Amino acid sequence: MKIRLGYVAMTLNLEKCSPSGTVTVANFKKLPDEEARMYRLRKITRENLSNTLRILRYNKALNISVYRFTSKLIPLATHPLIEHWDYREDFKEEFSEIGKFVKENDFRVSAHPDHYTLINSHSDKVLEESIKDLDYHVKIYEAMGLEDYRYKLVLHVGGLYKDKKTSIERFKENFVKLPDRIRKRIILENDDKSYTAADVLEICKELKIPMVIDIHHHRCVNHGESLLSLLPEVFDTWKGEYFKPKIHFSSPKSEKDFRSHADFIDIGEFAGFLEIAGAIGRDFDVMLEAKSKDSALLQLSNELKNVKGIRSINESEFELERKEGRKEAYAAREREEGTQESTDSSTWL
DNA sequence: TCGTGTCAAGATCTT
DNA sequence: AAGATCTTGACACGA
Repeated sequence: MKIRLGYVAMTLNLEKCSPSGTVTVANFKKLPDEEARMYRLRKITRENLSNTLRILRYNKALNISVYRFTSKLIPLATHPLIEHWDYREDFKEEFSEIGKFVKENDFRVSAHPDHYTLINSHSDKVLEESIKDLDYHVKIYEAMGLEDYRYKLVLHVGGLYKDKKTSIERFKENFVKLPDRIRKRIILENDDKSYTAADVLEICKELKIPMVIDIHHHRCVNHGESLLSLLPEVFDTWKGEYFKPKIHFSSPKSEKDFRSHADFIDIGEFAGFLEIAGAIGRDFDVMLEAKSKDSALLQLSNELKNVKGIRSINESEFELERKEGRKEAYAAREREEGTQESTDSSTWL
């Protein structure tokens, strides 16, 4: 079985290569006239797009084919201040060059609208803004010529609003009303506080949404469900999709600051996870959410070369020895322990 | 040049 | 009801 590693938005190994240059509203308003404002907007956009292409070329050189675009490609993209500006037309060539490169190299690219995008909000205003943000992300894909729904948007279920049950119902109601071009891009991830992997899995099964399980978030909040019991069903939600299932992985910053991401991936934790995944015996991709981005990927990649049962194919791809018989062993352990209310870190596997 | 506060955006916990 | 915190990279500003 094969796994691939990817990273988020930026590389630490290219000089002056941020794809997320910004223009703040305050700064934008300070500029003397329309010409100066458009000049600034276009300058930052041009840099963000060309840096994104540089990152993709760098990824290709390193055999890294899983990558998440920044959500900040177009400064102030969904802000009313720039509604009149057709950035897609303006940077047609640049967008299409990125998309062409993605397709030529069969990259798995994705995006993750940030936590202000809430489609289970009870506020019409917030819902409207959220749809606007989703629309922006889809427009970027479309401008790149990535019309195929295989290129996804990762979302969380949203807020609890003091009543999880009705908040989940509201998510479902609002989700099914979304236009195809948005709805068919959305995949769901468990968060670190409110919606557990089991919660999200249930929603995903009902609405036929592919699920991304975040292993770190699962450690932060769960009701004793083991990964081994969740993973096969989570992977099943990807049935019929072009790409293999994807998971998120990160290590906690510290015991005290558990929910925060550490700079690098703890090889012990990752190897432990692969033990479980090896028992399932299915290919999947791993999005690493470490503060040191691609440096963390490269470090993990190096360390994995020394782990027994793992064969390195290149910098970001590995072949795992199938752990025959393990599945039954873990299932037996689970039966013995039963399901328990616990967030004890020793039981997360 | 370096450190610090602020940034488009919401939710939730604390006071 | 108002304020702090969450989280994040980038930037503006001032020392």
